[in-house]
Amino acid sequence: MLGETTSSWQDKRRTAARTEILTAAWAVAREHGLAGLTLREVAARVGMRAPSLYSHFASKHAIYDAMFGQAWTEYERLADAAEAGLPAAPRAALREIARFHLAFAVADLARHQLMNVRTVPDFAPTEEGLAPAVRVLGRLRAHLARLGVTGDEDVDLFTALLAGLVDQQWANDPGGDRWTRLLDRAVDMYADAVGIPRP
Amino acid sequence: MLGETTSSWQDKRRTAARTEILTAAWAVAREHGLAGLTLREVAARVGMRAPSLYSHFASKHAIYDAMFGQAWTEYERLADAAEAGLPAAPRAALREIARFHLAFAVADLARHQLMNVRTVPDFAPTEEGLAPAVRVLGRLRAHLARLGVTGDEDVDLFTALLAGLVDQQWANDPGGDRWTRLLDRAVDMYADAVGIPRP
DNA sequence: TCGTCTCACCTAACACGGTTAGGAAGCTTG
DNA sequence: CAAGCTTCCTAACCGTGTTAGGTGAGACGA
Repeated sequence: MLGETTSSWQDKRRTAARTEILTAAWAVAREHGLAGLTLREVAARVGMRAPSLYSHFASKHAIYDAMFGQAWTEYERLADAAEAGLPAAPRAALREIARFHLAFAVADLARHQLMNVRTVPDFAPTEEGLAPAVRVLGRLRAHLARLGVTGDEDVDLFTALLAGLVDQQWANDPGGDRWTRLLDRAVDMYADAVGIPRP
Repeated sequence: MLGETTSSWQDKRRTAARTEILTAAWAVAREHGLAGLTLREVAARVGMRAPSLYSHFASKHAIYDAMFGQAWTEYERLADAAEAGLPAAPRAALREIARFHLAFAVADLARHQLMNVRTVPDFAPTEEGLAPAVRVLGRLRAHLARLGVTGDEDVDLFTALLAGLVDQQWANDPGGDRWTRLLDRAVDMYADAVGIPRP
């Protein structure tokens, strides 16, 4: 009872500190790049010294892992919100799904690298951090199935197509739209290939 | 005269040392990952101490840069060799080009990361290292043009498609063929979209 | 042939990264 | 009020890339 409310207070304090650290970590990652993230810098922004972060995270990788989970959770949240407005027409729906993905991936390099690219050496997300990511992929599968795309290989081809556009965009024209503007053509190309009827 | 032969000897000695260092660097990169490459480890393999490497390379990035150039030069060389055997049929030729690219990209993770992914923080190839890469891209453009693909956007779409297959393959099924085996379907999909006639 | 010079190598050391050890202060709990 | 847990601190370690400065072997001119 009293112990419960107390420990809940402490928990709140703890999670507040964690989110504060993570917010600072995101800021540093955006400013200095994901690999330029430094425990000393993060700590300084929350008024601590680097070793104190170990009271809240087991390691730097644990911070990356939490950020990874946050990013995919945010993706999931926005995708949920966007789901309501999905067009009825199959191609239009597919286009909207692709557009949403590209917009999210292109909006923030550090986030994109963390979510999709193996930029950080030896970093692999834990199951817990990975959970929202697999949920998102499951949701994509469900959407595609509703559009008539059921084969695993068809899904893989779609993800490859999106990944390619995003990666080329970041690699060769960051901030521009040289590849993202190919989205409509790419989606039509794919829709034709997997037999989604034209409008 | 004598001075010339002498300096040529020294040059030979210098380039020999450079290639020896680069060979060791490749070995380390393949064993410990590209980011796990350490000057001390590289130096140890050529019987030196780390600071001595600075007699041959200005920095670790310079080593990465030289490796980058080597990798793309090797790509160019193999592509040259494969060019003779390109099929006459447009789709078959396109398929062969794609197959070659995927095979090369999937054969060596460290090399792929160095060539295509921004794995190493703050590393950007110099013009000299970049030269073979732009030559390869130019050759791809020429090939595609010969197949009737002339639009810049069509070329970009092709590179995105290949990049997507490679990246998904490395990210989600390293060593397997879950995405590389989609190559034929991807090429047909693309060929249909850009109007390369079916056989 | 002999001094001199160059240059590839060495050791020592610095700055900066993640991480650990161990201690001090404050809040919760009895 | 005493005890304990938690959170922060400082000091330090180890491994990075990199720089400073020295040493010795071979090349060159006298």
